[in-house]
This record gives sequence, structure tokens and C-alpha cells, in this order.
Amino acid sequence: MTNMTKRPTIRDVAAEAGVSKSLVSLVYSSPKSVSEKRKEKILKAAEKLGYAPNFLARSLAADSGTFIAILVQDLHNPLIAEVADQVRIRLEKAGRFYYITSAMYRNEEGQPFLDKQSLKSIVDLRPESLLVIGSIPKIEILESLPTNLPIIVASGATVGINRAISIRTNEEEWMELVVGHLAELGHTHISHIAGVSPVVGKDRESGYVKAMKARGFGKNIEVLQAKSDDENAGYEITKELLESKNPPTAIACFNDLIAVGAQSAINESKSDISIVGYDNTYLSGLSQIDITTIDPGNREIADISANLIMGENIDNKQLYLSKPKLIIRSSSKKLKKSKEK
Amino acid sequence: MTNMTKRPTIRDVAAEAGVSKSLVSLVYSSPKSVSEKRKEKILKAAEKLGYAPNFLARSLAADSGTFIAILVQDLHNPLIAEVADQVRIRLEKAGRFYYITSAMYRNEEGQPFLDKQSLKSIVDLRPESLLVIGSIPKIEILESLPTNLPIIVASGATVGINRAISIRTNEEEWMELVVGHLAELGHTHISHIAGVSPVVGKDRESGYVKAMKARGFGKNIEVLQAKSDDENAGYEITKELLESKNPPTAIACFNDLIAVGAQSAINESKSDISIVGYDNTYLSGLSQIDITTIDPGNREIADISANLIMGENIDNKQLYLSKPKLIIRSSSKKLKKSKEK
DNA sequence: ATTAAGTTTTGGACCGCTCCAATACGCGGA
DNA sequence: TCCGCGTATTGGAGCGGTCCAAAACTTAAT
Repeated sequence: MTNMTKRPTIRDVAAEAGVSKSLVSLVYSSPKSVSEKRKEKILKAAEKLGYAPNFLARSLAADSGTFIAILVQDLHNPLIAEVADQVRIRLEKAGRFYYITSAMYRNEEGQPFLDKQSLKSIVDLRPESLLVIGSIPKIEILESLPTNLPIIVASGATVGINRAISIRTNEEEWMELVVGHLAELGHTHISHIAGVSPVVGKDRESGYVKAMKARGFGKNIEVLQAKSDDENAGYEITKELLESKNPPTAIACFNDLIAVGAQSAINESKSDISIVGYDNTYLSGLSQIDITTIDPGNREIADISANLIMGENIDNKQLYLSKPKLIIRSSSKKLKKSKEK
Repeated sequence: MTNMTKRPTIRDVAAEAGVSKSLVSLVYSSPKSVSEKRKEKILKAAEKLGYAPNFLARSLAADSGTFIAILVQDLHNPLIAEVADQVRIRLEKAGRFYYITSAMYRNEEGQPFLDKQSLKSIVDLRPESLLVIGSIPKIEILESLPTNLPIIVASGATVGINRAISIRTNEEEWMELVVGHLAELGHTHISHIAGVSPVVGKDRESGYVKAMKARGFGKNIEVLQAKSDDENAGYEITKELLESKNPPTAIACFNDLIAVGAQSAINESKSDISIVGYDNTYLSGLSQIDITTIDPGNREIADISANLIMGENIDNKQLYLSKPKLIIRSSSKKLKKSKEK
């Protein structure tokens, strides 16, 4: 009696169009092999009934759905949102409308964490491919995913796993830019606050070390380990650093969030230390903050990711590196001549 | 020859345990009706084979899955992430591990937007219930979802749709707090920058008007409409406001992001206008920003949301209101006696 | 007109699970 | 020992698709 809202199925459409269900299925999967006449009839029937293929059934039967899974690393880090938006815009332009986003969350201690269950849940859905945005803890877990699932990692580390294709900035070039910039301003005592992402972290760190040595600042190399990749951790470690006997005149931070925390600590102590962030998130661009940073080329990263998702591994590479760009703001300033040797 | 990674199915487990597949199914859906003896045997077999139920098949067969869909409104607004984290922590404590997150994105103009396709995609998956975090544009779209899908809206507006249960702050109380606080500091000329979320916006606006009138500031009522809910829009509208003939001495902003933009504009113009934000996101708490704001009680909102999701509509209400709390920071300051009448 | 070789279309098995009606089992009472 | 009844278990149909081998239809060549 009530307005039965049951969705029409492929069989309903077939009946309406007077063909077999298989043909209807074909219209949606490989339309070119269906005659114009029937195709038209079927499409009209589908339209009339308001038919749309059922995601679920399709995935189950085909052992692979027609959508993309996006796993975003940290909802708190604006970088992630920015890359996610860009990728999505590109996919949509290419006519790919279906994706499911899954997100890592933070636990009670405020640490981002990936629970296997929810990764499994999304993989259970049999996406065409999995796009991971940002570095996820325990990246090895990706290795255990079904082997026919292409994995693409944007803006994250993939060292330790072989099957993923990754797109990120050239980390070494990054540090070269940062240290170079600070050196130009007269700094020689530059410390580095590392994040917890073990792998990207290592790359950035080695880039830092190399850049420092190249300029003869080797004796000033100092790497501080933040407890997490966010502003609180940045604040705390900087606090400690400032209380040490010989604080640096400049700090290269793992990312913008850490840089923001470092800036807080520096402001509080009224010291005059330069800082540089990483990621060029909107945060670093706020006038209240205005931190010099590196633009990792999110648009380029997003472009390549989108292409890879659509199956176009143009250069057939396993690793794509984008070109980082220095964005100079007021947080990096000329070193005042003083007792500093 | 290769390590066949095919996942074990319910039938494999049944064979291993020497029972029927139906019984295995029962163990997972209503374990109490299975004898201890068999249950144990089955669980052991499942363990041995590494079996986990297939999401997809379950949803398809049962016409409703065993997971929760979370739609997050704006990846850029820290509030959303904060509420999402809290809800998730609670669900997990209650043993609910399965959820799929879907996210709204921003389009090329940077406006958050919800595309029907991806909402449909996630609903196609037949979640048990849908949790929406934040206000989504075109909320009416929710009305068109399958009627048996419970919809819960946390921290967002639901005016205009009947089927959703919503949890948010008491908006009127909110404005009473803000205007009251500013009045205590001596302000009488307080403007309001409204956001674009049409409904929450209206509520906040009317609260503002009421609070202003209650104090006899009626003639000073002024509502500015920001072009979007973020810092850029806040910056622009404030810029305009500052150039007007008679700028206010204080501004109550729709949310923290807008307040951050307003603060930029104010700093730039070197004027001394107080501002108050809303949401108590980590942004407002950064020492570089330090904006007085309202804490909407995210924990409480998350608690209630989690309960509702788990089917416990304790008070059987359609609308739950949390108690807003004023967080005083340096952005709201005593009015300097001057020409201001 | 007949046959060969495509090209379209079709029926049915199947994907992994749920659900339900039917069957088997277990146990106390006559 | 047999019956009855509540509880535990099972087989099979079905969810809405895909996919494949076979059937039906075309078209061209002999």
C-alpha cells in the first residue's frame, strides 16, 4: 500500500526493455558491445524506472567495485585536506565520481592512529584502487592487502613496502632549499626538529645533515625528536631547546604544525630565532603566524595521483618526485651580528 | 602455485568446524542461540583460517550492513575533526569497530560542497546509520535517503528536515554569553559576522539580536554576511567593515575560522577591536592567535551522538542541546574610554 | 542455397552472506 | 518406552549484480 521505495534492479530494467538482464549489465560495463538499438531502449527503461547500479552487488560479483578508496591520514593536518581536495577535483573532471573516503582518527592521547579494522572495512568493499594521503603509521600493513589492489601514496613515505607507487616532494632538495635560505640570512647554527613519521622523517633528516655539511656547518648539526607531528609537540620540544645552554639561531621544522608550536615557544621566550616549516598549509600563511615554509607542490602531486588512479602510470615509475618551492615569510630573518661566533 | 590469498568464506569455516554454514552465520549474528560447544568449535576454526565476515556480502544479503557511515562536513574546519575523533573513540570503547567515513570536499572555488553521488555511494553500502558532522549544504538531500536509515547530525543544523536527530549547542545561550561578556568589558557597539550555513546562522543571528536588544544596544545591531565559513571570508568582510564610517568596537564571529580572518584584518589596520570566535578549535587556542571563543562542548556532543548511533535515544528527543562555555582569551579586551558615546 | 565466421544476446552459475521454514535433537512426563 | 515440545541446526532460496559458454542472429563468401 505504501510507496514502495524498493530500488529497481537490473532485472526490472530488463523486463521493462524486453531484454535479458545480462544485456542490461553489459550496457553498464562495456556499452560498445551492445547494439545501438537495444542500448537506447535499455537506457530509456533505466531512466524511466530510476535505476542505478547497486554498488554492493557489483563489488561482490565482480570481486572489484567501480570506486576508489581514499584513506586520509590526519584530519588535523591541513595538508591532507588540501591534497585530498585537489585529487578529488581532478578525478571529478575526468568523470570519476565514485570514491569512499576513510579517515584515520586520533586516539585519546591525541596520536593519529590507523586501526586495522577500518582499513580492512574499506578494503573489503573492493575498491579499484587505494589512495593513501599522508604517511600512515605501520605502513607495512599495506603489504597485507589483496595483491590485486593498486596502492598509491600521495605525500607520504613508502619506504619498506614495494607494491605502492608514491608521489611526494624531493626531500633532499627540500632541505637544501631550507638550509640554503637560512644560510643566506647568515645562520650557521640551524637545528632540525624531526617528526614521528619514521621514513619521511629520515629522508628529511639526512637531507638536513647533507645540506649542513655541504656548507661546513657540520659541527652544528642537531636533530631534535618531537613526540608527534603537531603543534603541541613542536611547542614542547622547542621549549626544551630554548632552555639548553646553546640554542640555535634558526630551526628547520618537520612540518607547519610543528613550526607553529615552535613559534609559540619562541614568542613566549621573547627570543629571536628564525623558523621554517614545511607543507605550505594555510596555517603558515595566516598573518598571525606567517611562517616561511616549503610548498611541496600539492597541485602537481594531486595531478599525478589522479592520473595514477585512473590507470595511467605515465612514466611507469614507482616514485614520483615533485619540485619543492620555498615560500619566504617573516619567520625567517637575517641573523643579527652578535656574540655568535 | 602462488600463495593464494583468497579469503576464507563462511563455508570454509563451516567445513573446518564440521557444521553448516548457517550455524557459522549465526555465531556472528546472534551468538546466544548457538550452543557453547559448537560456538567454540566454530570460533576456533575461524581463528585458524583467519576468517572475517565479508562486509559486502553481509550488506547485500541483509539489506543492511553492520557499520556506521560518518559524513564529515569540512576537512578544513578543525571542529569537525575534533568531534569526529571523539565520537569514534566512544564507539570504539563500546566495541563498535566498523565505520566508513565519507568527506565533503571543497571545489575549485574553495567552497565546501556535497556531491550527491558520493553521498549516494556511501548510502548504497547500507550502513546501519548515518552520522553527519557539521552543517551540510542542501540538508534537504538527507530527506531523500532510504527511510529506514537513521540519521544523526552532530554540530550541525537540521532545520528543514524531520527525520534527523540533532545534537548541537544552544545557540541562543551562546550569543547571550558572547554579548554578555563583551558588554561587561564595556562594549555596546558589537557587530556580528554571520557565516553561510543558513540555518545555524539564523539561530545565532537571532540570539545575537535578542542579546543586543536585552541590553538596550538595539540601535547598534549590525549583521555582516561572510561569503563562506572560513578565514578568507572573515578577512574580507572585516576589511570592509573597518573601512566603513562607524566601525564597531567588538565583533562576534560565526566561528573560529572567520574570527581568525577578522583578527588578521584588524591587526593589519592596527585598530583595537575585540573579537570572539566560536567552536574552541585548537586554532583559537594557539598563542599567536589566542581568540576568546565558545566551547560548544564537543565531548558532550560526541557522547550523545555515540549513544544515538548505538540505538540509545535515551531521552527520546529529536534535538539535544549542549551547554556552551565561554573561553576567555586575549582577543576580547576592555573598551578604552574614548569618543565612543 | 549453404556454410563459415563473426557479432549480439541469453541463461545460468556464482560472489559470500542472511533468513526462514523444515528438520533433528534433547529431555521431562505419562 | 514413547510422546511432546522447546531448542539447536540445517538446506535452500535469494540479495543484485558479473561473467562465461552456448544460442541466435548477421553478414559475406562459396
